[in-house]
Amino acid sequence: MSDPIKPKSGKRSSSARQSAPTLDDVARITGLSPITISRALNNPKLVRPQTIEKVMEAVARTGYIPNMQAGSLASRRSRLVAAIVPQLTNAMFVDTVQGLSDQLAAHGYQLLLCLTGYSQKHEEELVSAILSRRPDGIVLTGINHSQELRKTLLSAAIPVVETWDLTPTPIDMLVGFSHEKIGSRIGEYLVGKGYRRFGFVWADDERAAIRRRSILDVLGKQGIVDAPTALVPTPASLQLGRQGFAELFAARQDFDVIVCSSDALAQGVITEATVCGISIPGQLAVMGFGDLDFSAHTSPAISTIHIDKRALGVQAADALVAKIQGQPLAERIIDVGFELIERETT
Amino acid sequence: MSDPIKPKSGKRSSSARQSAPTLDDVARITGLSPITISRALNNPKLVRPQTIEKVMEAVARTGYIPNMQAGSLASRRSRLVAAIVPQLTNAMFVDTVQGLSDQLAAHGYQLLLCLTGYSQKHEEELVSAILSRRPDGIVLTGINHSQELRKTLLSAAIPVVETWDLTPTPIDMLVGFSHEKIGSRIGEYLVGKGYRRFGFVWADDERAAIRRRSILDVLGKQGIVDAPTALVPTPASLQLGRQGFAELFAARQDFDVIVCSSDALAQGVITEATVCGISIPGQLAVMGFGDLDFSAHTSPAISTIHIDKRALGVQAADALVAKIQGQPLAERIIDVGFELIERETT
DNA sequence: TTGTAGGCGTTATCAG
DNA sequence: CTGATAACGCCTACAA
Repeated sequence: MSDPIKPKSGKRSSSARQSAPTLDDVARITGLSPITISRALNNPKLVRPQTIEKVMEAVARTGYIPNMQAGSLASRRSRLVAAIVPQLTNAMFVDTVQGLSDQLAAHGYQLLLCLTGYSQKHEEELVSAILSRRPDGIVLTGINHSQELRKTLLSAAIPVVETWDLTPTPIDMLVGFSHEKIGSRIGEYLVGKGYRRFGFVWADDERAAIRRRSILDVLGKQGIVDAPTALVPTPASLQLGRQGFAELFAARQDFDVIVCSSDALAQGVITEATVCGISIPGQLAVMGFGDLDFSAHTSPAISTIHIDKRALGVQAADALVAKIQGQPLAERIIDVGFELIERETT
Repeated sequence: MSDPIKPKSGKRSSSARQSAPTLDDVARITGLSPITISRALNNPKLVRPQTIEKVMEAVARTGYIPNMQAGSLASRRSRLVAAIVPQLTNAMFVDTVQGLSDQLAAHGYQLLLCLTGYSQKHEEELVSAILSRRPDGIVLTGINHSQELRKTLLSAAIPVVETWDLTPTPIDMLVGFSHEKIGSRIGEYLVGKGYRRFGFVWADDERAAIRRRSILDVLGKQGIVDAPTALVPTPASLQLGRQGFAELFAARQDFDVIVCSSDALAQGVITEATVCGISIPGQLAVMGFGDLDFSAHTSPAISTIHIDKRALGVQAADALVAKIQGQPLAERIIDVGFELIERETT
């Protein structure tokens, strides 16, 4: 009645090729208005059960699939959360991403996953690309972001969770743990066990560097200043652990402990040392980090730092969703902590 | 001039709180029309360099960030690709997802990642949720999808790539490899090496089951019919490998080869066997699958099936992007093949 | 090279 | 409980 040209076909032509059915199509079929269809689908409480039924039937019959782009545009909610992670091939992050994804899904959000390969410049470009999708929230890995990025994020006024590190001044929210404390703990633990001749097999990664510095601080106080390091690229792997240890061992044979920035490296160190006829922990101790899925079950089992990596992702999701939904936030900064687990290699 | 009510403020009120700047804002500032801004940003070839410069400056000054939801709605292109993967904690899929993400990014697409936890019902729901975002393409893991799902996907007329398996009748495109052939190859190889008393440590996973059946077929032809299996849940892990072997070994001690559905399990079998004082490969051979990052570097190194998991993701991305951009597709079905790698455990 | 008109499919707002 | 109207921010098609 409102369309003077094609009274029978509604707003769009119903001829020729059929594009995907829209809300209007369902409305026309049911004789209801589009907004009622929308409500039946998104806010059923506001609609009479009988009407809902009619709508559902028409939806099923037409194969109607809502267009969230249009919906998001109108409602300014995307139900999308973006996560920026250095790399997936690094076993460290996988559990967190899995936890994040699972928990977001439980809340009805989906995950846009972006991998930076540890490049900060890349991260900046990514965030621009991401923001153009108007996600409801963003998860960042680490706390060192360019000033540019902080500004962009702040002016976008979008909920942000930084992860995998700790700082009193996050951009917005934070779910992480202290690499400094972990370093101190490792240092004190190993010194306490009587180890004095340290070697490091260490990934070239910012956060790992903090842990190492912190260990060295402890060692320094004990007068231990000579602690050679074999630096390896990310992602850490068994192979790199072997190489790292071989490198250290070629230069010097009297280590009594090798500290590794990841359990994968520790596994490699153990392998290489064993191949060289060194018994562990008899002649050499090995300390890992991350408590990866194998660490408790290798032989010997790896002493390490346990972090609840999955919980980290889950809590990041919870914090984000709470903020998105305007719930009063319990805490802006969540320290998930860590635990030193003594197993057989120390 | 076209707005009789607020001639000076353009279409939207410019008062009070400032929402994010839009194309119209940039247009107003530069004195150009919105469409010119759009072109300067998305199709610079069509715009005079001088104009582009003016636009860029205004964009920088206002902090304008395009709204892809609006853009996608109008253009019917989302530059989004969705991938459905069973789980990330399964090391098998990580490389593929990484390759997929990297290659999509290289083409200007972003990745919506969905994890099903191996549930087919879940997959169906997921696809509906995914389609409502109008992705330009979808990547599926495996080839066994409900009829419902196939129908939905086909009627959505969206490019689809199935992966990690092979079939002559994919929904649309396929990048994978043959689990049957791999099974035969493993069986023939091990029989050829003279092994006769087989044990299996096997993940409870559909595709793994196909490989096992195929191995058993080969064994059957050799008159080998008794081959006990320890079934373990996914994701496979070193721990489960140990458990699986312990279970087999408790029932019977005369195996000469243990075949595993994943290198992680193989590593566990090796560990447990070694702990039990069994020498590998002297007394017992072990065969893995997947050629994970550690497999070549353990001691002994694991004989396994190599699949270029990253390339699988990269090629899936390429196939999808090619189809999205309307390029004539070289092949609908890509078999990335596999390679049996003989190392030290067999 | 730039601009005009109209629409993409949905939801907010206000009215009944 | 249901509906009319007007955005949401951008792009396609066509025109100048």
